[in-house]
Amino acid sequence: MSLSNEEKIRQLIEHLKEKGYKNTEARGKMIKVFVEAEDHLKPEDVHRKLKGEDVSLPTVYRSIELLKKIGIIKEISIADERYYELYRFSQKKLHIHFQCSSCGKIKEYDNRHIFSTMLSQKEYIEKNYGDQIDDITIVTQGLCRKCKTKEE
Amino acid sequence: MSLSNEEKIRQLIEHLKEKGYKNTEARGKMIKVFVEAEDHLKPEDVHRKLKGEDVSLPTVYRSIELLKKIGIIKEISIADERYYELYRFSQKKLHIHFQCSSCGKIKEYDNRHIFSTMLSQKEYIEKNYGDQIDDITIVTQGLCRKCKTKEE
DNA sequence: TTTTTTGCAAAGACTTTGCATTGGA
DNA sequence: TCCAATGCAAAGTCTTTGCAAAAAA
Repeated sequence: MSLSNEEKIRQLIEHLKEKGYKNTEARGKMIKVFVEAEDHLKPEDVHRKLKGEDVSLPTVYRSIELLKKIGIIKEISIADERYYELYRFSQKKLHIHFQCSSCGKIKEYDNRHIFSTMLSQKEYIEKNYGDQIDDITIVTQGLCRKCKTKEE
Repeated sequence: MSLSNEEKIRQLIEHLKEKGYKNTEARGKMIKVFVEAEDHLKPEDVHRKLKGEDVSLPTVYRSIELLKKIGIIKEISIADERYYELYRFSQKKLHIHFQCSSCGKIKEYDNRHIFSTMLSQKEYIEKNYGDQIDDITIVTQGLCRKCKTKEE
C-alpha cells in the first residue's frame, strides 16, 4: 500500500527535524512541491511552482542542497542540466531516463523487467569490484517513437 | 586489431573535412588531445592540455560543440559537470561510470559481461517502447572499495 | 533568548557572443 | 581571394555567498 502525499510530507518533515534542521515554511513548501511533482525539477521549476509563496531563489538552492544532503531528494544530470526529484518513497532507487534528441522531451522507463536486470548488474558489480553502489542513474538518448515516425 | 593514434587522428580530420569544416590548427590539436586522453575531459582540461599551444577558451568551447555535432566526441554529465570524450573509435558506445561520493574519483567499469547485458536491455527497450536508442550513459554513485574500507 | 534561516544584492564560475583580424582552401 | 575560424573582451546564465533582518525552537 502507498502513503498519501500528506503522510509523506509529514514523515519527511519529521526526518528533517530528526537531522537537527528547522522546520521552516520554505522547506515545508519545497518538500510539498517535490512530493506532489512526482517528476524531476530544475531549481528554476521549483521556484516557479512557489511563485506567490515568497521563497527566494537563493533559498531554493540552499534548501535543495539540504534536502539532497539528508537524502530526501536526489540529483540527476541530463544533457548538462541539473534536475532534482524525490528520493525517499520512490520505491525504486533506480531511474532510467530517455531524452529524445529531436524533440527534447524526457521520459522515464518504468518497467519491472528492466529493473530486475539492472539490480542484478548492480550486485554483479558490487561482488566483482568491491564498490558499494547506492545509486544508479541511466540516461539514454536517441529518437522517440513519435519523432522516429516523422523522420521516416 | 586497433588503429594507431596517428591513424585515428588522420581519419577524424578526414571526417571533419568531409563534413565541410576547415582543418584548422586548433581543431587538429583538440582532436589529438581527445584521441590521446582516452578519458573524459572538461573544457577546462582540454584548454589546460593545450597550454602553450595558443588555443583560446572560446575556441575550445566552439570546437567541442563542433566535434560533438559531427559525432567525434560525446558529452557526459556526471554530478552536474560536463565531460567530453572520444566517441568514434570507442568500440563501446556504452559507458558505465562510477563516482565515489567520498573521494570524488570517477572510474569506468569496462566489463564484457555488463556490456552484453546492457545491450540486451537496449534491444528490449527498443522493441517494447518503439524508441531508437543511440546512446546510453550510466552513472553509478556510492563508496569505492578504498573509501569503504576506511569507513569501517 | 539564542541560533538558524532567509532575502537581498553582489560576487563567482562557467559558457556564449560580437566583432575585428587571421588563416585555410 | 573569399569565407570560415579565431582571439579578445564583454555579456549572459546559473549558482553561490556575505550580511543584516526575520523566524524557529
